[in-house]
Formats: sequence, C-alpha cells, structure tokens
Amino acid sequence: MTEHTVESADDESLAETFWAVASRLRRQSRDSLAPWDVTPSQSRALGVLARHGEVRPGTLAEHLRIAPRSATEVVDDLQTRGLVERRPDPADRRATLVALTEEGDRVSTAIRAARRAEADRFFGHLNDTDRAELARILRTLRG
Amino acid sequence: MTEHTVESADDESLAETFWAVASRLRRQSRDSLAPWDVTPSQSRALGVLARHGEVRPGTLAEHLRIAPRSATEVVDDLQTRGLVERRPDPADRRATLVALTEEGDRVSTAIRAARRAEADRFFGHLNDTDRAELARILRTLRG
DNA sequence: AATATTGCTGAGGTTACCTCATCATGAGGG
DNA sequence: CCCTCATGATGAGGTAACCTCAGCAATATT
Repeated sequence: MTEHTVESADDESLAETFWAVASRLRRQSRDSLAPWDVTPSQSRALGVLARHGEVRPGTLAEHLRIAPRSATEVVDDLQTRGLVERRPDPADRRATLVALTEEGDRVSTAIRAARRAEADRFFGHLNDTDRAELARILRTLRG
Repeated sequence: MTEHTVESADDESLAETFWAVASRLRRQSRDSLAPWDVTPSQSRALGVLARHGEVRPGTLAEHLRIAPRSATEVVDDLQTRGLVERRPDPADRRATLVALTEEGDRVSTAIRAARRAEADRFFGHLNDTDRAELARILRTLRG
C-alpha cells in the first residue's frame, strides 16, 4: 500500500544516513588536514582565495555562505598563521582585500592535493556510475 | 582520457556539493525544531530514548556516536527542560538510567512527526528512484 | 549638506563537541 | 577479605565554527 507521504518511514533514516556519512567525511577531512595545522573552515577559505585571487572579506563570506563577521574571523586566523595578508582596497577606503601570501599559496596547493586524495579515498569506494548519480542527486538537493 | 585518480577534478566538487546540501538540511532541521525549543542534538537524543526506552548515558553516547561526557551534557539540557529524568540503575549503583518524562514522550512524538514532514519537504523533491538510489549510495559510504 | 548605506570589526553568545582528572562502585585474584 | 584494576558518570576547562548587535569610517543618494 503506497503511502501519501513519500516513503515516510524511510525518509527519517535517509536523513540519518546522510548525517552518518557527513560525520565520517568530516572526521576524515579533519585528519587529512592535520599536517598543516589548518582547520576545515580555514581550508575552505584558502580554496576560495586560490580560485578567485584577492577578494574582500564580504565577498569571501558570500562564497563560504557565512556571515561577513565570520569571514573576518577566518581571515584573522589565516593571517596569524601567515597564510594570508590584508591590503587596502584602492577602490574603496572602507574595504580590505585579502590575498594569499606565498606560503599561503604553497599550503593551499598542497591541501588541494591532499583533499583530492581524501576524496578519492572516500568516494572512491563508489563506482563511476554511482559517483555520477550521487553528484547529480546532490545537486538537485542543493537547491 | 581516463584519469588514474577517480575523476579527481569532480571529487572535490562532489564533497563541496555534499557539504552544501548538508548545510541546507541542517538549517531546515533547525527551523523545523524551533517550535519546541529543542536543538538538533537534543532531538537526536530524544529519538534514541523513544526507540530504546531508558538507557545509561554511556549507552546513549554510543548510539549518538559521541563521547560519554558529551552525552552527560545533552542529558543535563534535556533534564533542565523537563523532557528527561535520571533515576538510579538498580543493577549498578554507579550507573544512572535516563528516561523520557511524560512531556518528553509527547514532545519526542511531535518532533518525530515534524522531522518526517521536514524530510518530505527536503527529499520530496526527488522521485522515488532517486531517493532509493541516494539511500543506497549513502549506506555504502557510511561504512 | 544631510542622510542612508556599505564594509569591516569589537564584544559577547551559542552549539556541539572534545580531553583529562576525579570519585564512587564493581569485579576478579590471591 | 583485601587489593588492584576496570567502569560509569561527571567537574573543569578547551575548541571550532558559527551567530547577532553595535559602532565607526567611508561612500552613495537625495
């Protein structure tokens, strides 16, 4: 007998399974970043900077989908570690531009390789078809 | 030309997409729990208690996959809200049993319904096939 | 020129975890 | 029976990754 609510009994466990996977992935991410003493959120910010070059904190926040204030925080941490520097935005004296330092560039490159290896380890258990399916379905859900 | 590392260029974005979805789901979860002033981690604990009846904090921790100390904390919060009570374990005077109060039972039932509705809203965008595929693939990854 | 908006950051808070140390109780060996 | 070791819970204290709200400076609007 088909239910009115879409497979309700299973949806709860679908969410649960999703979170179980998330937690595994999170742990593994954390571990694979350990060599650089960089947290996941810092590494995400490094990724944005590597892809977009210098950006304002506010823009960084948009890319990371976090509040501007939170981006300031991540930038602070990265600056303390010498991976990033702030310079005045010549176009607007209120604004700051955040850019990778040379070391930030080196580290972010290394991390990108490590993340790739980590993703291979994690998603590599799946065959090509399943991986493609997963990507497609997740993109649907991302909204 | 097929790569040696499994679709490396896409795996990074697969992880990214995964996290984007996770973040959306987390926000929605939080919102759907708002009426009861219960946090997601508290609701997870309520779920375990509803399913397993009274358990020790340590057992609860295992089900939630968190450290025993952290379970103590969740129980504290739930007890403060009157949703849970601690009673001595008659079988071991070191131990405590955590059980839902009547209100805890009511709330956990209501939350279960809300979570179901929420999952419908979230995963309901998918057709039956995709939802089954997603469940299957995630179970593979859960390990 | 006056007002509103924008960009950043200080202050302070929250959630959900963690480890380590402590204390009581329980279990097994001699 | 006592001694040692293991176990169950919790106090103390810490962390990451967010958040809001308030305030200041600079720019944009009217």
